[in-house]
Amino acid sequence: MPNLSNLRSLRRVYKHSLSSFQVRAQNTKIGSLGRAGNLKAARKVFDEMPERDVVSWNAILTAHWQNRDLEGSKRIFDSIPERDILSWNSIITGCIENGEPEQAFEYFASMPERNIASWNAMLCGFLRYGCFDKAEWLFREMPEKNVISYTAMVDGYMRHKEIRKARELFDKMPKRNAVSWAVMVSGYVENDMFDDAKKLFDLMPQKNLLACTAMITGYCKEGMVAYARETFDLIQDKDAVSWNAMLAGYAQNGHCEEALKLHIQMVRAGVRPDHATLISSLTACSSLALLQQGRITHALAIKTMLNSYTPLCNALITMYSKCGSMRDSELVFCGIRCRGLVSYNTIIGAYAQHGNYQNVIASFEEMQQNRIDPDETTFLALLSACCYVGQVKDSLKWFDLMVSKYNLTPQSEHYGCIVDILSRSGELEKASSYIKKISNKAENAAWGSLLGACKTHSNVELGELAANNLLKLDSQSSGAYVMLSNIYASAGMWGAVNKVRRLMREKGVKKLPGYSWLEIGNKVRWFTVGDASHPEMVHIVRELHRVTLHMKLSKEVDVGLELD
DNA sequence: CGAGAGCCAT
Repeated sequence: MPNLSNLRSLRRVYKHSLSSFQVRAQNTKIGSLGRAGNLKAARKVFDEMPERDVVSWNAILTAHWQNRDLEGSKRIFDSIPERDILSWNSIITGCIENGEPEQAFEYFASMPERNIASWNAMLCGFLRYGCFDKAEWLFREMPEKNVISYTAMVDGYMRHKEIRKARELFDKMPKRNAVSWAVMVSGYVENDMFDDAKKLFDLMPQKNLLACTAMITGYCKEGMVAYARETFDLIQDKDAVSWNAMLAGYAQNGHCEEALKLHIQMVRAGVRPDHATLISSLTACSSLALLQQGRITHALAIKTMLNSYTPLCNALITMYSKCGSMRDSELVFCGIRCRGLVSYNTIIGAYAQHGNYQNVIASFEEMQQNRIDPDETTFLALLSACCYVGQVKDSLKWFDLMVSKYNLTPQSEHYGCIVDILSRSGELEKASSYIKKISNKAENAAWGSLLGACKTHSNVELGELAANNLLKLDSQSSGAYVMLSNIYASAGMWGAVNKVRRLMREKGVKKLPGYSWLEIGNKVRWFTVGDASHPEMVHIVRELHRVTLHMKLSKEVDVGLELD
């Protein structure tokens, strides 16, 4: 026979657990709304709660800084009735995420007690903002360390190019997990130490998804796409990031059809393409100048609402520009809400490629009005614009501005551009004097521009110098031989021409014909020099004559085109 | 429960 008072207490317990269950459900809701970027909705749930626990307060606190409202978080923090360690940890992480590491440390220092997560959060904060001494100090002071503390520190060293220190600490770690190994492998890859990455990768007891992905990137950086594919095929459960790594590898190494195929295979495998997938596909479309495919990718971006993502817009601008549709590039550029440095660099580069110098300058000025400081890439785009339109004077002016006003250091690419500009305008001596400032990596292209210009401006002496230097770097460079023999030919030095031809035969150097292609309607047409296989060749030649005559009659342009 | 990681734009 149940007694009444027992029943009452049972009911009380039941009622209590029901309400705590409801509170917990609301807390979860605040958390997920906050993460989804809907601070307003999260706030509404919080405000309408009849009772709250400390978890509710922590959830709304986190929701605020996750949506870029750190000040809101601070106010909430101050009004929490009973703070726990997680409230402190959350406000610390919030400060770090929103660019206030000093503020984070103030909270950290005044905490009544800390757990390992507090120490780790602060450690990551210092590492992210490059406060290296403070991070090392904190790492020493930590009462206990776990695999996360060690891994974070190793990663921090790698990101700051302290590779030796990273390895030392990695070797000292009491325990390693999948992330620790991945951090080391990707650290080596990031720092162009492929051999070390490979060695470590081979040492791994179990090759995990993360490390394999890092290794794919490593192989692709070295141009070893086939090995990257082998590693890719090893992965059992491929996720979006690993697909993206392989796809990007193909696109960056010129295997663009393969990249686009992989995009389709990824979808078939049931993995959803994300922004990184679309960006790499767009890169592939740009290289192949596939406008239709590029438009399809643009449509996919709109469908998945990724078209408001600035990096994707920048990729779209490049794609449209390289596919010849500058109008679409402009449309995408105008649609970007927050135009940053990269967006301006991209549109300037696009105008440069199209030889629209006026818009290059206009975009540069607009950029300055928006208080965005140009960087090395901006000036490379400006210089390449000068190159396309033959602005010798302006190019030197930009070069000077870059150094004197913005304190930027010109790189090989900048000097290479100057060499190209001076070469094209016939200032061959000046051009060759700039080549000394160029690193081996870019030297090839610079000698190439000089050599080309020596042909146009009939300079045998410098042409020989350029060709010799080019052949020193690449003895199989067919272009160097052909160009040199052309220089001799136009100077009437037939003996020398024959000598070069003989040398070519002896060394087994073959000139592969260059070819190009363009997309008309839905078809890709490709063509090469001397190709007369087209069924409508007669009409094509007639039309070319008509166009050439038209250009010649127009006094403004001297195209230098000769048709027989 | 929390804190570390791999892919992507000029």
